[in-house]
Amino acid sequence: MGISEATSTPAGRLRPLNDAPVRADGEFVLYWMVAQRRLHANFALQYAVEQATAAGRPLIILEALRIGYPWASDRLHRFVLDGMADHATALRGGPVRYYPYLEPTEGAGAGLLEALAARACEVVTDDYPAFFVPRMSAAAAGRSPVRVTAVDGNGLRPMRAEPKPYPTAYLFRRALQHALPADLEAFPRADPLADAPRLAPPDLSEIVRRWPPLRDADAGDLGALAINHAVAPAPLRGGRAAAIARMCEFLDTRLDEYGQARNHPDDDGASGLSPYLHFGHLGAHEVAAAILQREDWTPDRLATRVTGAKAGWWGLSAGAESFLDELVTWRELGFNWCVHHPDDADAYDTLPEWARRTLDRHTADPREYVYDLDEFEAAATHDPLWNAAQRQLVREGRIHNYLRMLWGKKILEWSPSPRDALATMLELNNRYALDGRDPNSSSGIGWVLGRYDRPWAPERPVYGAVRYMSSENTARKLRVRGYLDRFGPDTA
DNA sequence: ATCGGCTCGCGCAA
DNA sequence: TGCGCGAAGCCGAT
Repeated sequence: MGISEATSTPAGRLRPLNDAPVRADGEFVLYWMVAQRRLHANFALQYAVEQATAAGRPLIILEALRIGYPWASDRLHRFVLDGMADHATALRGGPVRYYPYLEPTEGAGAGLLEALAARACEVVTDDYPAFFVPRMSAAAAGRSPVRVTAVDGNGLRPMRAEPKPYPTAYLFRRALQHALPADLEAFPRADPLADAPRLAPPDLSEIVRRWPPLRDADAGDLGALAINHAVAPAPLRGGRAAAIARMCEFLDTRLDEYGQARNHPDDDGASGLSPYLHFGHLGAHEVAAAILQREDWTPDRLATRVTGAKAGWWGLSAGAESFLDELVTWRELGFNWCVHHPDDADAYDTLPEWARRTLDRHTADPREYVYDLDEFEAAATHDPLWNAAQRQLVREGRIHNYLRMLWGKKILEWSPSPRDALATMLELNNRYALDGRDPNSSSGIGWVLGRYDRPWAPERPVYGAVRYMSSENTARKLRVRGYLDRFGPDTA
């Protein structure tokens, strides 16, 4: 199909998180799954299998779900638990020990990783540049007596391969077009567990007694947990089976029309894959490979010249080109941003100079409407299309991709200041969106405030030269009647 | 409803 | 130094 699997995990995806040694006399290799929650096409899992094989030790997969993280809710827990249920089924009776752990009360899970690491040869985990993951991984590595290696399984381009943050999608796309041909020859193995060591798992009964593994993730009693029950489970099921079903359905029925349909809220032409990509139930490599395979793609179809243009580089159908620009360019641009802004990815002060200047100059402009967080959350603005988008977010945990931009632009317009707008966007996105708390949350919300964009004349109140969007123009340009009906005020 | 052109600074390709 | 480019903007022609 024109892409090939790496014979071993590419070194550029490996990052040791401590100086501790690998212990040859450890009992097992531990994969601590925190972001790439899947058993296929997963570089971290692949690396853990390689290390276990080399050490002649069994592999243990720890998939944990903490309780005390910001925005923990029935919605996010349910989605992750769906994935854990699928993993329990897939690994039952196999050679790899699966250790699913649901933290029952805040802090109850403390010590579990250390207890396992104390008996391990080494620990492998996911390198994920957003939310609490970098801090958690670093802290755990500091307490581990054996080496902890973070593995980057996020995207087609290893995120640390680009040494700087890119200021525009165009320039990042051009860099990708230069680099991707080599990356396409180093895909993760589709089934890394195929040759996991078949060795008797160690006796973990002491650890199991203290930190009882989840017995049945389907039955997890969310009501008993101290998480936000006001954010209900989304109608979308999480996990591997749902992710694959959604991907196949998208490729079979909507990819061809993706370029035309994706922007029309009524057409439901979006892929709907971002929640699965966010939680790692699906890998970007898998989606890309499925598309390339469907179109019998070979590398000789690549354009001979690199221009950075949005379409035409792959030599695929228009729908595939358009979707791959989302999946690869825009998605990985977010990782590029976060990996180079480990502490301030969402800070207002990281906006481009021109955007900050123009927004600051207009901060005191009179606003026609001003709402606070509660009013936005309750979809209580004067604008029916905006309210519909907010209702979709609350009910479904997603917003149509075009309307999501409009949603943000109006929060900018109707907040007391751009900084308030930034805080409101982050809070609502991270509280309700299944795909929130992601590098793409930072880049998407930053885009609303001018990141990756250019000044656009004419200058307006509040926005200054930051690109403007309006519900009126959106309704004129796109089909939204059905969407307004679906997410109207009386359609709970 | 849909399309193309607008505009110009940027950073790399040459 | 010239060229090709642009997240979702606008407007006007069809």
